[in-house]
Amino acid sequence: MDFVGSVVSGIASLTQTMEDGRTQMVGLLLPSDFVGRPGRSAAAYDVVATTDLVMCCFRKAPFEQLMVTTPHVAQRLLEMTLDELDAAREWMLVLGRKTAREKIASLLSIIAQRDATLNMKGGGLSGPFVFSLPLTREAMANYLGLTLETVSRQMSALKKDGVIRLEGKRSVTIPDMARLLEEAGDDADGGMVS
Amino acid sequence: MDFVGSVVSGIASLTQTMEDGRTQMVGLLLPSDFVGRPGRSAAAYDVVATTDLVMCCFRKAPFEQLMVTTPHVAQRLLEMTLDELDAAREWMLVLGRKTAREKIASLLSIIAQRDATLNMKGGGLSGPFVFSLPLTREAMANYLGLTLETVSRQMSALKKDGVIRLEGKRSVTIPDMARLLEEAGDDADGGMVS
DNA sequence: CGCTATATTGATTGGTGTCAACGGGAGTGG
DNA sequence: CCACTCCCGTTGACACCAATCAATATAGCG
Repeated sequence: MDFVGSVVSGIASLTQTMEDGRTQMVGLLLPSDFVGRPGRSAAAYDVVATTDLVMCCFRKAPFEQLMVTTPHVAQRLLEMTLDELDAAREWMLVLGRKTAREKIASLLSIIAQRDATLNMKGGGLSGPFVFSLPLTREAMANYLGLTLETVSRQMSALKKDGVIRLEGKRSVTIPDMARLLEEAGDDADGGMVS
Repeated sequence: MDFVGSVVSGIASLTQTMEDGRTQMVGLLLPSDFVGRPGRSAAAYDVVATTDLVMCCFRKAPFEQLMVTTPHVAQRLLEMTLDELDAAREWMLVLGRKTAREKIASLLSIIAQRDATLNMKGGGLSGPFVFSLPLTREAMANYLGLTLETVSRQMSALKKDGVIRLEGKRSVTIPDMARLLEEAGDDADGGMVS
């Protein structure tokens, strides 16, 4: 890995694997995310594209030069790394303490919100969210620390309960984001009735 | 939080909590670890000392000034943040994919190695490791995404199987580190027999 | 010597994992 | 155009690990 870069379109995943094959996704690279470790020679993880992917890359040496000469770049990079750290820690809560159903709901809400802020269609954060799910069941399972069967079951359960709607195999509709967040345990507005 | 700092002695923990009380530790602050987020106003997590703690602190404003003027500081900080990110991701694998026994073994090996590299007693990485466990069963459970009962049971099991020895309540001895790492699933030297 | 916090151990339940069968769509080749 | 296959997803039956509920040690401390 002698280059760094940033995702333009498509999705990639960072994964760690144990010798016996158990796999955990440790990062989801969505458009605008940075890839690579300035000052690090080896990558500790597997980086795998899960869709067609377009990246904007720079050779590492000149980039590190740029970091030294332009303090803003280094500062911005620290910003982004801190964001990644926040995301990783948020995810630790999901992995360690949430039920399968809550895990699924958490993942869907994250993807939906990332998708919404990126596309920025007028209304922004309201109205029904519609997006195409860019992950296979297996990829979702690896992200959530579950088996693909459990993912499938919980998706069906959420669909049956009207929390999500599935058109075709990949298109997901979220009629009520507050409801989804409630299911995720990120209950911002708990029992706000009437 | 208008200051940053670094742990001199003692242990603190970063935790996230859900409204219903479920708690997940998202970081373990051991001596030499950095605390605080330059460029961030609010802390997203609870920081709690789990033992008596000595820290070396700086007011944030002057520290950020220092970062701008001295590029080395910013660079070192990026280093450390990347290390934290690596640790967080390593931990995601533990939380998502390891069994209770493996989780306990992973935690013990991490603490043992941190302790060993810090104290640097001659031999360094060989010989039996002895250290005092600076966490309650509940704190361990919160770190591992388990209940405290499960932690207690697995500790007893590892003791019964001779992987660890417990003197008193907090002193832990690891007669064979390779064995412990094997139990952790971090099997570096798998079935190296004879 | 109680009193409280921490730790251990037991009995039972339940949520996920595991194993297995089946369905549907896309691509391939006859 | 139609079989055939492969991949992905769904669903079911069952097992098992860890959570839960509960009782009992043990240690620290006034």
